[in-house]
Amino acid sequence: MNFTDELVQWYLSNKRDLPWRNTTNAYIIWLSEIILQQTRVEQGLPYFNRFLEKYPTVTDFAAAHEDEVLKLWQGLGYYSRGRNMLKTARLVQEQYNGVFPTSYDELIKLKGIGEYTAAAIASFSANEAKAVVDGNVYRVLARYYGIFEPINSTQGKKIFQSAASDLLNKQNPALHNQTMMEFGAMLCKPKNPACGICPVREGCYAFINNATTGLPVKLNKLKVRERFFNYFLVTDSNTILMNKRGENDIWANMYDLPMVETSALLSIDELIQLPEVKTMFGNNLNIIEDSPIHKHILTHQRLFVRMIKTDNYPVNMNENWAYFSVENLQDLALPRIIFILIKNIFNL
DNA sequence: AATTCGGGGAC
DNA sequence: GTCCCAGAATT
Repeated sequence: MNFTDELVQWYLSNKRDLPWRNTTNAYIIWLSEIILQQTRVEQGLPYFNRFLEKYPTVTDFAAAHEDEVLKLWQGLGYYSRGRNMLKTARLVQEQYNGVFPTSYDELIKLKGIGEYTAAAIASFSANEAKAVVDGNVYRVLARYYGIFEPINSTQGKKIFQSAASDLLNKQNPALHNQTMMEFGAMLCKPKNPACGICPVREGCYAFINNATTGLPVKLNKLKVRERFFNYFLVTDSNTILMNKRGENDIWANMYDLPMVETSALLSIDELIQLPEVKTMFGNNLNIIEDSPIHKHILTHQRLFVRMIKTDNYPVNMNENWAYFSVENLQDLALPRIIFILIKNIFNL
């Protein structure tokens, strides 16, 4: 048997039973693929179930409000996925009469759908002959064929896309694509791949040359920025002052608290002398409580977050601020760190 | 071509 | 701590 036939045999007897594999409904497959972008199956699965229950069809999704979608997305990260899903659902409802497209060329035009996701939906829903190239496929191809071009360079992406397309089984693209990804996820793992039980190791460059650790090659140019968020908790235990974030920064359109960002970690005394703080609260800020600094790690940012409780009320209201009753907090989409900071206070 | 979008789990 | 996950959009 050749390389891919061996992998298909492995797949048929080792695959996980995942709900989105039991359908050709393009809407359901779209839902799963967006949720699984840069997200492990175990983390995305409960979100997939909740979204499908709440929005059984794309028509239901299109009728949702953005705040509601973001709330359902809370905790999953990369929140633009949720906002783009709503845009796409509404466009499909309007332009496609609620029938989700299944062709690669139509899918690739939609917000939140790139080359990988278009190929995935087209192949899984309609068996269109497009090869998926995700992190798993990069790894399997790099190791088996000994491809050393970096997977995140422009040249590398072309080479891997081309190799994947050449390898694609055009008789059954869906089965082929599922196989490549499942094999990468379950056996040809990033660390400690299970070469001992690998059905194709005899032909694998990386196994033969003991090179699995170094493949695939990836250029690492990750810059991490440090930021210091000083939040103010303004509450009478029945209401709380919340801030709706803007479009540009992290956590777009989600809710946090009134805040002053500083370029360094300041003492509480230094902080209350800042002009921004004085503008918000006047000259006499009364501090009830100053939380420990919470370190929150994102992909490109390290956040140092503190929460200061005060019994003052702002002397100037920001247009993005509003008081919410504490019962309504459960309806707001909160970034993970904000949720952690206030959940014990209000028994969320 | 480079950067920026989260959060969690494995090591 | 590091790496990476069924990547895409923006600059």
